[in-house]
Amino acid sequence: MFKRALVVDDHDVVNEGVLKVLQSNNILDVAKAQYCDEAYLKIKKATLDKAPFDLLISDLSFKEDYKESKIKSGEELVEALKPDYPTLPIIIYSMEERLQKVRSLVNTYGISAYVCKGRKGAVELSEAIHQISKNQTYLSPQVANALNSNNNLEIDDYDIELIKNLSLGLSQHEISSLFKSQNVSPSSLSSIEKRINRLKDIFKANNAIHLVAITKDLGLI
Amino acid sequence: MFKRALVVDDHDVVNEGVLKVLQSNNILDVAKAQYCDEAYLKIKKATLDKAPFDLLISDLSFKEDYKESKIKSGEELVEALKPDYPTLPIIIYSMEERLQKVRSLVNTYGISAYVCKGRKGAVELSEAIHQISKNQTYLSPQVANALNSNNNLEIDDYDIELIKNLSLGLSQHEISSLFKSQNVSPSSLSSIEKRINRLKDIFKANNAIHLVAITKDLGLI
DNA sequence: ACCCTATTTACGGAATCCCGTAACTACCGG
DNA sequence: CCGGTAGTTACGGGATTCCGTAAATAGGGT
Repeated sequence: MFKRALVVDDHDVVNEGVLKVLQSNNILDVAKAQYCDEAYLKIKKATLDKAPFDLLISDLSFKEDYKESKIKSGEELVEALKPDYPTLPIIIYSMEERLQKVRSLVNTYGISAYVCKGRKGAVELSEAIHQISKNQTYLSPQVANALNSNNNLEIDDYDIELIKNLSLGLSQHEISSLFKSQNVSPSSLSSIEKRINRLKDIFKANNAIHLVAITKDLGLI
Repeated sequence: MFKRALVVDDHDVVNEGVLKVLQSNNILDVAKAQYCDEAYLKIKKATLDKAPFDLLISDLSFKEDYKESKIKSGEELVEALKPDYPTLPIIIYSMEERLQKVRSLVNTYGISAYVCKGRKGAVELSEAIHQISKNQTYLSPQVANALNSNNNLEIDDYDIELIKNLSLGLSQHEISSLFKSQNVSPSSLSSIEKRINRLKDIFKANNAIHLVAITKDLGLI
């Protein structure tokens, strides 16, 4: 079982809560950090002190405050740590339930577990810890099928780009101009309309607003 | 000081964290609830058992799950409790930082404190408890000026509902009809247009799609 | 009662979106 | 070379949104 863990969450109350979960799993040597930079430094220092952490539990989103910060999100923290600590088990503990996000964290950085903040967060954290100690990964039920979901293969990068531009407030005409200037094809207003129509069909959206809302919820953009 | 408190939050980890804060304030007799209905019943029962709670700490938003629930938010819980327990001190502990919301909770229901979930949530909760025990109210710094300043660049529940309906794919005309049928005012198409315009202004959105995307990112809807 | 102000509602024209139809182009197999 | 097909572009008209102006309504204060 793990000996020495670092918990990273900007909310002090949540930090305490996670601490409690670790204690009840007999992990008693626990450090806390409320900023990603702080977490990064603590991990570095722990290595130098020959008392490295063997488990990291981190949130994804951190509110910015008066402090200057270099690492601004849990994802950036993981990215910064992976090269030097490729084997450090990482549990992401976050509100975020977007499958796309989970998938990219698992595939790109090889995180060990993804636990959604929710009613049973504590239970699921414990479960994650046990699974990881047996060298297995863990995903909360809400996002359990993040990896095997090949349900939206009919959507390609062009579609994503298109919807993303919609969500950025561009009109269809502006998107057409943009695509022309980027030599992206198809770029005619008509084709863009047609694509949007097809996407509305696929996602059963009433209009473009609805389409953007749905795809945002799915984590596609 | 308080003897017996009830903590209501749907996240078990947060519940544990708040518990810890109470313990460090020497409030050791603490009950927890993860649903509003559960909280309501526990308070009722405690009174019958002649061991009433003398402090309530509750979140505002609760995720719905498979369980049927009658009281769906902290606000509704407070509303349900106030008639029977007008003197019970209530601390709202929530992510929500909208001044409008804080103002209405203080003015309508006379809550004793409003603490924002954040980096110093635990510290502020302690501070709130001390203030209340001296019969004073407490507001987190983020929302401290909720009562005196009447900032008109504020978003209220109506706005949220409006944007939410947009995100569900309703046309402005449909929203107008819906609001009329729900006796929500204002409900005319013209007023709805005007509101959306104002919101686009506030959030610097180019169009309605952009507005929905932005507010979704902010977690407002 | 009155004025003053803020909110709600109404209306109209321009821009944009929505949706169907149809033409044009590219590519492939025969 | 030709026919078939998928993808792209073009166009038109109705619906909806966008945006400015203005009238009607509601409250508050003197």
